[in-house]
Amino acid sequence: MTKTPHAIGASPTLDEVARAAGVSRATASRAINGGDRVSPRAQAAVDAAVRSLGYSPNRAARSLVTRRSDSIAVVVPEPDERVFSDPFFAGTLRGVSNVLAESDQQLVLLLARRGKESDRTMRYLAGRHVDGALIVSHHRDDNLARRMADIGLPCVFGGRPWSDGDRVTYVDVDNEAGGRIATETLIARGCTTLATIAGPADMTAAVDRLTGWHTAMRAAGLRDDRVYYGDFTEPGGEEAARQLLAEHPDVDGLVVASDLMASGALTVLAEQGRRVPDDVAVVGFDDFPVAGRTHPPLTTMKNPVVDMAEQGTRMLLQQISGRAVGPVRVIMPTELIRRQSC
Amino acid sequence: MTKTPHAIGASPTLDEVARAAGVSRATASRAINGGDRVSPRAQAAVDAAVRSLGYSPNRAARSLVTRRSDSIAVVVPEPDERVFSDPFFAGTLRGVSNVLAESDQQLVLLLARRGKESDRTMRYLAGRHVDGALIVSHHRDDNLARRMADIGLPCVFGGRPWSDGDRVTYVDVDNEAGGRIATETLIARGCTTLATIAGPADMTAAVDRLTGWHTAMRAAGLRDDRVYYGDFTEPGGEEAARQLLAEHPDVDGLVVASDLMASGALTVLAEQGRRVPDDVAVVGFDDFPVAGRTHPPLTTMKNPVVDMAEQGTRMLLQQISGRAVGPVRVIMPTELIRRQSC
DNA sequence: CACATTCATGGAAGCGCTCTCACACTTGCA
DNA sequence: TGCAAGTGTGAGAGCGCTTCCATGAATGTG
Repeated sequence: MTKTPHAIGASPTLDEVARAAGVSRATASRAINGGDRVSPRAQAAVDAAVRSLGYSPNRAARSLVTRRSDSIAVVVPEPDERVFSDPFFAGTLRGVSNVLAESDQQLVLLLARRGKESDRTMRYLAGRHVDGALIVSHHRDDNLARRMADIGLPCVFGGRPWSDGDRVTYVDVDNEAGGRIATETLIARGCTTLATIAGPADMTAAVDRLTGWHTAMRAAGLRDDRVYYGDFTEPGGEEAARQLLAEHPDVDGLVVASDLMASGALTVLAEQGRRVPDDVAVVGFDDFPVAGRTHPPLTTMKNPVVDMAEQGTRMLLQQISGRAVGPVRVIMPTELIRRQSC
Repeated sequence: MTKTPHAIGASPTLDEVARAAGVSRATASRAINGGDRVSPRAQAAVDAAVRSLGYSPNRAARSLVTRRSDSIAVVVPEPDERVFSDPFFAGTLRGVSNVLAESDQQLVLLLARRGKESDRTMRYLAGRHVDGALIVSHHRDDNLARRMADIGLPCVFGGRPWSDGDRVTYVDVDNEAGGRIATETLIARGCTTLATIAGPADMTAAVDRLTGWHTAMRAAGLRDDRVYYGDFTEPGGEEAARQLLAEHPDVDGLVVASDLMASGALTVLAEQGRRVPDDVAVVGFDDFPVAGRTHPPLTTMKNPVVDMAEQGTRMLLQQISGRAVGPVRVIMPTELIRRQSC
């Protein structure tokens, strides 16, 4: 007896595959990993053995020698309730998962909270237990971009980080253009008394959209000081809309920085008897499913969340494989989706 | 020179820690893993070395010998759009993450879709690349419970699986009692013409809640055939409510199987000029944030999603460590949350 | 025909860790 | 004092895999 066969239930090893195929472990390994320098004969034998034994390489063993983990982390620093039920987060997960599935990598989800847990996360990343990280940071970060750059782990930010945006790779939607186009659309419609409900001032997406608004308003020579803030949620949008209508009952056009807030605003407008779009035209942002279900259906700017995540993940994989040069940023275009609110 | 020191940037190894502490690798390993059979002196030396070197064990190497991966999978078979933006999913992730953080395990997210990807997932699980799996299956499964039992991987279902519920461990909320209590609450209030908007008939949670409704209605000697179906979403609730009110304008009490659907139903009731709770009393299910924001705020049954996920994860960890005996099921209690809709 | 080059192959090293085992030393008890 | 039991320690094996290197066969070149 040369060697004890594996216990029933345990996974077969490369050694067993090699023996079954009548080749050496080295050849079996080569055949499994791309088949470089392997004769067609040997390749076929190994393939057959893999199939018949149901072989699946031991990731730990492979990882130990290749020094890759074949898994990437999706990091969500300080997630609050909102992040979770946010379609943004959901879409991101979907996009990442889509791309990773093709390349047989694993998705490790890292949810950190301020303080201790955040340190734990950074240590984990610094320990290189993953090959790279996709950071989904919505909020003012704790110099996250810098800390990641220091660690030197391949990493892509989803959405422009607050600071050190030039030191890291990130993918974002063109929020500024989006804000501008939304505003221009209302102006083109003939609205003259515009207001905006912006997102939280500690999120870059919100800031950029607001910048777009200011740009368009100034370019048109209109007053751009009717700015209200919400927290990207529906009730937040309601509240902002109430205050806005109380202070500026003459408003006839409204740029809202998210569909959820726009949905809340539409509720308030309906309550107060304003017809949309005849009395007040409204443009939202995101084009999430809710936009099709409001009354009236919402004209909005498309936020290609899944595409963005897919793109970001591909960039991350490139960085990991060393094919990337320096920090790059990709800004995805946005697009006006016409429905009935404007 | 005894051995090449590590390149700058690379993580220190156990060997270096041992040398720095002046002990053997074996002792260093023991000190790091619980400190069994280690003198206080040696322990202190190792601790200091770990700190000063910033040592973090190589998971792959450890995994290779212990045959554990120290990571568990959260499996979402055939996720549709809904699953993602569902607070249920979000809460589950939070709960799992909470518990895993304490035990230094990783959360691997596995999103499968029907067909090929589902096979890939099963192969991954069968390959024992994770120590266990938490299955979040909302829908009629493809004999998932049986397939998991066959694989023999430690596994816990979040929510009662469709079939083979006696062969697997699962944690669920007491949906049946919830449906019953909700119904009884309306009856106690004096409602006599009750209807329900149930969830999709291919989800156990929906079926169980409906069963509770039937039980309570029959016990009270009331007609229990006014049953409408929605898909757990807000527009689904609206639609069901419209049909319901058209066919039974005399209804005075409404049990709705989810807060989201209840929110839609409230919108329709308001549209049609019914006062809530005076004309029609409404009880929802879930106690998700939306319940506090409806008009009027929704009386509902609490669905302790995060607790459930935490509990399920703990059960999974027990199973992994071999401390669990056979399939168990834990049914978490639900509870009436009184607001203004009933 | 002699020699260089390419190609497929297997032997063997070694990734970083845990854990068994043997050993030396301390302690307890008769 | 003698011996058993207990305690802390280090040497070394080995987890399953990739990869370097030597080898021999096949092919090309002068």
